[in-house]
Amino acid sequence: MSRENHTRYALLGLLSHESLSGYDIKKAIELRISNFWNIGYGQIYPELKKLLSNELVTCEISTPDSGPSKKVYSITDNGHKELLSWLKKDVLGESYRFELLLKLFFSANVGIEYSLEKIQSFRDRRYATLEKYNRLMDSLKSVLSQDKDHKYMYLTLLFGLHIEKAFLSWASEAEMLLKE
Amino acid sequence: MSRENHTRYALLGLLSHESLSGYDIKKAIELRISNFWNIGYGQIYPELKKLLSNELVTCEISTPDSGPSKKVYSITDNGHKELLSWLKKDVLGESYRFELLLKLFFSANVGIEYSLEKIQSFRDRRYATLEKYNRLMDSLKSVLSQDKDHKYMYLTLLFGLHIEKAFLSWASEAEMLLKE
DNA sequence: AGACACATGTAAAGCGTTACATGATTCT
DNA sequence: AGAATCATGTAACGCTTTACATGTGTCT
Repeated sequence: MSRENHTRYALLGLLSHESLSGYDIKKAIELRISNFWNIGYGQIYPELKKLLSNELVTCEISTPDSGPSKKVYSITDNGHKELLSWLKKDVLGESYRFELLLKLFFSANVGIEYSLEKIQSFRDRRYATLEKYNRLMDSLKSVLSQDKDHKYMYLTLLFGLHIEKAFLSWASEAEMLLKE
Repeated sequence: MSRENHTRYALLGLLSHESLSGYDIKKAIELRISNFWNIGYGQIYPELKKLLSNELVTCEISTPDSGPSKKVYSITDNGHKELLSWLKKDVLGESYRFELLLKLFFSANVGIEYSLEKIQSFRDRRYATLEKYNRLMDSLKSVLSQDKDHKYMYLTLLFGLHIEKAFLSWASEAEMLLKE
C-alpha cells in the first residue's frame, strides 16, 4: 500500500478556492495552512508539474501590467474529483514527533538546568504562537458569516488555540515539577 | 546545514539505559517513546549498523538458553559523549502536521457529514489514547521515587495527558459548531 | 503440523529539507 | 547602482515507510 501524497491535496485544495501561481501558493500556504501543514518551494514546483502532467490542473502564463510574468494554475474537473474523493476518505490516525520530548525523556543523563531551559524556550515559542492565533481569531470572527469556507478555517484555528493552551499549561506544570 | 538524525539519538538514549538487541529496541520504543517518537525495523537495523561503524556502540552475540540468538548492542564512551552533546543542545522549534486539519480546512467542498464523521472518529481514537495514558500514569506514580529517570518519563506522559485532553475538548467544541 | 512470536535484515520508492541557480522588477 | 522582492525552478541528500525475505524456537 503506497502512501498518500498529502502535499498534492493541499495544492489542489488551495486551487479549488482560486487559481494561483506557485509563488502565490506558497504565500497562501503560509497564511492559511502552515500551522498544520507547511510546504516549501522544493515541494510546490515539482508537485505542480506532476499535477499538470496528470491533467489535474491547467496552466496559463499571466503577464500582469506590473511585475514579472507568472504561471497561473487552475484546477480541472478531474482535479476537483480527485480532491473530493480524498476529502471523503477517512483519516486513519495521527502520529506526531516532538524533539523536545525525545530529549526530555533521556535528560536524566544531564543536569536539570538543560531541561528547564528547553521548557522555558518552548513556552516562549508557544506563547508567541498562541498570541498570533488570538489575533487571527479576532480578525476571522468579524467575517465569519460571509463565506461558508470560514467556518472550516475557524475549526482549524480553534484547534490551534486548544493545542497551544495545552502546551503552555504542560510547560508550567513541568517546570514546577522539575524545580521540586 | 545537514539535518540532525534524531533516530540515532533515540537509539543511543535507549542504549544509555541498558544494552539491547534491535528487536528489543523496537519493543522498548513501543513501550516508552512511541507516543512522541516512533521508529520501525526499517530504521533501527540500518541505524545500528551505522552506529557500530562509527564506534558509538559495540555488539555482542548473545545465545540465551531458550530462544534464538541475538545481537546485543551496548553504548560506548564515544556514544555517551555524542548523546550528551545532543541532549545539551537547544531545540530549535516544533512543527506538526495533521491530516485531519488539512482535510477539514478544505471540507467546504463536501457535505458536513464527512467532517462530523472524521471528528467523531478522531475523538474516539484520542479518547482511547488518553485512557492508555491514564493507566500508564497510575502504574508510573507508584514507582516514581525509585529512579530519577522516572521523573522524565513522568514529564513526557504528562505532556500526553495535556495534549489528549486538548484534542478531546477541541473535538467536542468543533462538533457543536458544525451542528449549529 | 501449523500458528505464532522471536529475530535480523534489505530494497525500493517516496517524502521533505536545504542549498543552489537564475533572472525580472521595483524601490530608494 | 544596489537592495529587496517577485518569480521559477533543480539537485543532492537524507529520512521514512512499506514490502519483501529468511530463518529459529515455542506452543498447541
